[in-house]
Amino acid sequence: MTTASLDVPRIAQLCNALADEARVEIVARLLDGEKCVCDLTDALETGQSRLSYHLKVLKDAGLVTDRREGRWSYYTLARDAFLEAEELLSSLRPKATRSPKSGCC
Amino acid sequence: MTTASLDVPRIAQLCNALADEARVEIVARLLDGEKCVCDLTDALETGQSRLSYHLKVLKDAGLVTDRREGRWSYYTLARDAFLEAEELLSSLRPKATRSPKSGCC
DNA sequence: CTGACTCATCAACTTTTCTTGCTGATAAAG
DNA sequence: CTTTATCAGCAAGAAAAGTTGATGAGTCAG
Repeated sequence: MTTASLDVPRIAQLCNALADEARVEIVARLLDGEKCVCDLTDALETGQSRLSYHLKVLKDAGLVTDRREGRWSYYTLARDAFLEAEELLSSLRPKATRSPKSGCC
Repeated sequence: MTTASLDVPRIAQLCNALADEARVEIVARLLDGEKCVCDLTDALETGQSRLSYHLKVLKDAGLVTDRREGRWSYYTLARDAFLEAEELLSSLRPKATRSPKSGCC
């Protein structure tokens, strides 16, 4: 472990942002690049308000960034946050299978 | 991508299981091997009922397995599930930073 | 058998999250 | 200026998740 390890609140926050299918869908749609909200509304066949809410959750967790251009808002995946998530998750990975060897309580 | 890619419901399920700090704490405690419920109750200073609930969530997601021995229940991290999680998460990682190049709506 | 102990599960309750319709800000086009 | 479009944010209700205390099943020792 070099830098980050077992940042419990951050792990929970990142996972929480990806704990809803709607949001994972959004991320999936953003995989092939930046999209505006109306694109996503069409693609996911959902209400604009609902989408806006989930985008906010993702944004608060740092997983996406937004950009205004005219009347459109463009959303992009934040690569760093995903790398961070992978790192944090790997810090939770058990080393190897353990033999039952404990005396308890 | 070899096998698994973009299993949206499964990603949401795994992330959901790790979306609560209490559960991440549990995982952290299990990192150095199998523990019985009473160990965890002591370590996390929480009610047994609450702990049991969170263990069930982790178990339902496949992240831990349990084993009965006498009156004790031992919980262990399920290595496979964590590897699966890492794989799924990496399937969401954006390739590279994208240039704004879209015509919208 | 009795009593002490571990633990899962249940029901009731509180808290949080999600959804939906609506409003208003901003921007462009006519 | 008026209209139309995109989008964020609010408020209210519905739904889901989490907490707590109690109950009971199973285990073991005396």
